[in-house]
Amino acid sequence: MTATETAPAEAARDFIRDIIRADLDAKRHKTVVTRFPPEPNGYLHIGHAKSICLNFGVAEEFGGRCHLRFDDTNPTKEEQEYIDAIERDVRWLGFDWGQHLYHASDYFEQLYDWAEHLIRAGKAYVDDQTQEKLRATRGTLTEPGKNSPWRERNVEENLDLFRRMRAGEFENGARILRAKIDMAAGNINLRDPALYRILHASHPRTGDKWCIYPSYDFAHGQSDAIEGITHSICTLEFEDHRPLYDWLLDNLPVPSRPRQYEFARLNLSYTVLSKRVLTELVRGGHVKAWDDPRMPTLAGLRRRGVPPAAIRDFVKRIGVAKANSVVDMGLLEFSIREALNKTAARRMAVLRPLKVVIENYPAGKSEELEAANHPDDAAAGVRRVRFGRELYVEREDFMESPPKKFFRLSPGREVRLRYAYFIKCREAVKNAAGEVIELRCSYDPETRGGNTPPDGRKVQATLHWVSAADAVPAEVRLYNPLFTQTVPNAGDFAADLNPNSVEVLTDCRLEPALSKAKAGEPVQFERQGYFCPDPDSKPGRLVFNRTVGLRDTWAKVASGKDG
RNA sequence: UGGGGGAUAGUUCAACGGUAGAACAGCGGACUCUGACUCCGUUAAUCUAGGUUCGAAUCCUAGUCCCCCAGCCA
Repeated sequence: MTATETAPAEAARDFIRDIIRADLDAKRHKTVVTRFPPEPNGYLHIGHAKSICLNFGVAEEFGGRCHLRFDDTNPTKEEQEYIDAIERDVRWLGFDWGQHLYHASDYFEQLYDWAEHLIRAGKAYVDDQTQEKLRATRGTLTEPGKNSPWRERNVEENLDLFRRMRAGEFENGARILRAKIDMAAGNINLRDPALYRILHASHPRTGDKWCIYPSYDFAHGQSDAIEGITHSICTLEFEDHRPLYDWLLDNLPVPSRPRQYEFARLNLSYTVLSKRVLTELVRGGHVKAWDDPRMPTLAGLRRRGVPPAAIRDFVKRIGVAKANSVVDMGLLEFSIREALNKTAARRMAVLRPLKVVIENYPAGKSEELEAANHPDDAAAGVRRVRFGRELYVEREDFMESPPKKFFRLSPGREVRLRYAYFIKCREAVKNAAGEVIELRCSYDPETRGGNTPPDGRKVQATLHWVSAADAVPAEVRLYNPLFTQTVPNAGDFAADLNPNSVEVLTDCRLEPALSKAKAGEPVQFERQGYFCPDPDSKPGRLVFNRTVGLRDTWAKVASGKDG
């Protein structure tokens, strides 16, 4: 605990950790054991990251361990692709389950035995009613359900039927094994819940060995008990499953007694964290794939250039509680900038090029200038950038008739080109349509390296630029929120989709050093944001993703109170 | 009109009967070869009504509002 003493401010504090601390203090457990239990029916998203960081984080902090356990009890929805993706994403996020990789399907035989145990104890029965009948007799939120006519079947008959279910004698849905609890319970989960259903489906791991599969409720708690989980942490919607979780553990000869605790799942503004909706986005072609950079999936965030440390930092900032809430996307962006600012190399890239001709710079001449790779980290070194008579600057860095607070280029205005020279705009050349297509400027040789000239005159802006002669062309993809609403309507999400969630710029010009950027390696395009090469990049056709823009005070001023 | 949860600055989370605090956002300023970063300052909250107490966000009572549950999904 020296670590917590040296860095007390870092000690995470929330009701889950309070419970664990108290349990440990009371010696209820020798070590804490948690688990992250995804169902392999989709990709992990940032909401899962909250759970992963909580479960693995708690284990780490208290010197325990965390298992990765696939909750693979429904072969009709689960796929190997998802299993692989989940393992990859958890590792990428920075967590390691060591030898503790498990599957609920590892316990199918034991679970089956426990089902027979319940039957023998007169606490479970095979019900022959149809699904419709079951629904009709379950009662409603305010009315109790009705007992099944098969509820009092004797043990032998139940055992025989259940074994024949396993043997494959019946069709899907023909029969079901139910717990015998209380059809009048206010908690609907206690109204003789399903324990096993017939599913003639091939399982990613057990193949065709089984044609009956345990329900979530019958698998989860017992799996926890088998693995010696001490704290089974899940989301709020499982709160009213807890009595069933406890009932099962209390009525079965399980090897340990875990406890379930629930916390509020993450909601993020302007996106959706629902596997159902995310799956539909992919299948419906609203995004390119699970790893589309617009997706809140870990795969999508990774492709977009978000470092795992940023996600961990974000999760730390949002805390853990029981109140439903919607976290501002801006907070995630803050964590991303915070992480990237420290590490990303600085480069210059012009996204929407506007040609500049330096009239007093000799044609045919060029020179190399030194540029820092990171302004706050000399160890990051320098690179050389070529300067010449023809350059490109950002279109939006020029305005013919600028508003009061616009500091950049306009006719007669002088600015600094980063690491290069002061230039002064003499004239804007227009095409027949009246659009500015070129700037005629002059430079001051005494400002080389971007330094202040001997006469001490200052400029109000420093612009990024690239030399026209050796800039490399590239495509840059800018991303905006996937949805237009803070809280999209999950029921009819299509109506809330942002039609401008991606903007593809195909005529960008990058400084040559960028052609050596490695996939996934973050860089800052100065004055613009953080970017990273996309896997779509090919030799001669670079593609960059904008991870997140820089904080832009000017944009706020410009949109707020216009000129 | 059933059962289970939850309400604290704009947002998210603290405060565990003893001065309501942080982060993000906002606003103002300093610095600046990125209108970035950094730094300084600042605005801003206990769902309501009663009660207990020297003292209540916290305990009690009664309300209000929000979320979840009627899969052989998890």
